[in-house]
Amino acid sequence: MAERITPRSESYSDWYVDIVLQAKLADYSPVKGCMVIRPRGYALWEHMQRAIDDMFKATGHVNAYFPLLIPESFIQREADHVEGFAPELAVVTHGGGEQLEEPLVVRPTSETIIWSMYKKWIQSYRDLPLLINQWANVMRWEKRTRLFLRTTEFLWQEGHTAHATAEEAREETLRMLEVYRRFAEDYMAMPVLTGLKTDAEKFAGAVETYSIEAMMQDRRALQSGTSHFLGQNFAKAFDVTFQTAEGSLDHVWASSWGVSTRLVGALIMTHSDDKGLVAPPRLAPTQVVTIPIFKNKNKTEVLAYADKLHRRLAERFRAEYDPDDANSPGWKFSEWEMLGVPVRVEVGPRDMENNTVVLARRDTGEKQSVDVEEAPEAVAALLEEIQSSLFARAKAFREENTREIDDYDELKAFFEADGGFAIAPWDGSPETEAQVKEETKATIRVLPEGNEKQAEGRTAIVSGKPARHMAVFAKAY
RNA sequence: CGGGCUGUAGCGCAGGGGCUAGCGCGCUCGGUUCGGGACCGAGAGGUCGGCGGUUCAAAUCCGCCCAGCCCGACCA
Repeated sequence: MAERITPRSESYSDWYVDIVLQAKLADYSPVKGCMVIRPRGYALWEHMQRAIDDMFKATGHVNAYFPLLIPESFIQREADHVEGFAPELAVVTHGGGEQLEEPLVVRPTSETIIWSMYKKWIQSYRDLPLLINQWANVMRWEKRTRLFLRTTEFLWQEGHTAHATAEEAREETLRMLEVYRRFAEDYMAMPVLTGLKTDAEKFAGAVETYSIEAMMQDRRALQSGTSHFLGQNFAKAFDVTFQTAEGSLDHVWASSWGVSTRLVGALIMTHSDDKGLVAPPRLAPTQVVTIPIFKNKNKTEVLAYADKLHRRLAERFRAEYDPDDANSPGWKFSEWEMLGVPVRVEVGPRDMENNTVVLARRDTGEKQSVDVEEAPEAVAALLEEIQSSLFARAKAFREENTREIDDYDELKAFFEADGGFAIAPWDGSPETEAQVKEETKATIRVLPEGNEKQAEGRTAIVSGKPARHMAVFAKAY
């Protein structure tokens, strides 16, 4: 079969690529590392965008748009920022047939251009807080790319906020981390761990970076969103000051936070199976597909029955209808399963006689027969049920593959075997972190909230010193 | 950016200096089918990844480049 999906057991990476291509989510472009997001993939992103954007608005943020091109000198203003991004910048050197006086960088992120503008817009504490988000594309010249997970150009949102105090900026950082957690769990049905990144893993230019981390089906961690407390780093680099109520002059405090089209990759790897994409109902491009099953002699009647049902469903759901007589029902079942549609409605002569329809759920394959009049209600209930059961299943999987490990040999063995998330006492030193990475390929994904307390009285792996943190180790994407 | 594998019709592949480049699936048209990837008949579809070289002759041999996948070093 030409359209076979490589089973996960055979090759997890091939499986992932097969799903992306065959569920028509994206395709390769002629330019290395770039991809075309196809309508079904883009629909997933649009539904994500809508939900996240609503959450931003509900927390007082407004959208704006800053330009793609940034003067090269801007990137160089903040020392860590330059160092972090220099190797992955795309630079425009020519325009209008002439060499530019100053090269322009294609934004890898927009802190610098945004803070250059904030300098103009902020004078007084009355101008604060400034809570701006933008939806944009960015470009990072990655060495090794993977569809959705790491592409040269990707779509994301980046929030950039300015505050009068460090406390406020910190609160904002954590508030947005929590927004991401809620989005991941409520919409993507993807359980995530939240916590602080170590210095080795934090964003170039941040004082502190927090992230949400999800476990994929191959037990590797995927960083799915980040929120940074920037301190006064960019305010100082761009000299953004404000006058306080008391009349003194102070640098502004900042946060920035983002999620990207990488979330589409996260969604795929969290739920899908060997038959194709499994999309959580709240984000699925199509939520319910109606497939009529007819013979030539009853075609007209069945199509009328199915079409009427489809139209009722379309009033409430993102619904599609597949009456094509070129393919058999069985073929359509497989096809729509590959595309990840959560609920399939089958209607044939037998259903017509009994005034029923058959509902099949994508996640388990289970079928049930329901009264045709109650079909929309039943579909609604089933979508809810699938949404929560996907979350429960993903969470159970993560828990089964999460272990608390005190002993370094055991940690090594853990990552030599199936791996997963290992929660281990850590002495807080970059050296031991690097050694673990060197010897196991696992890195510290996050330091969860309250981890310092849990580490009290314990002995750190590797060094044997008193532990300062309980760290979550995992192999990461 | 290093190591490995790959690139021939939309997809999966065969062919490996010589005459008109094949097969399966898909696609188009006509007909029969239809409750888990149906069938018959007729058709359309190829700069053999690109550029250059060797040769009377290159999909085939050689060089360079491009792209994809895997494994490493760097990253959302």
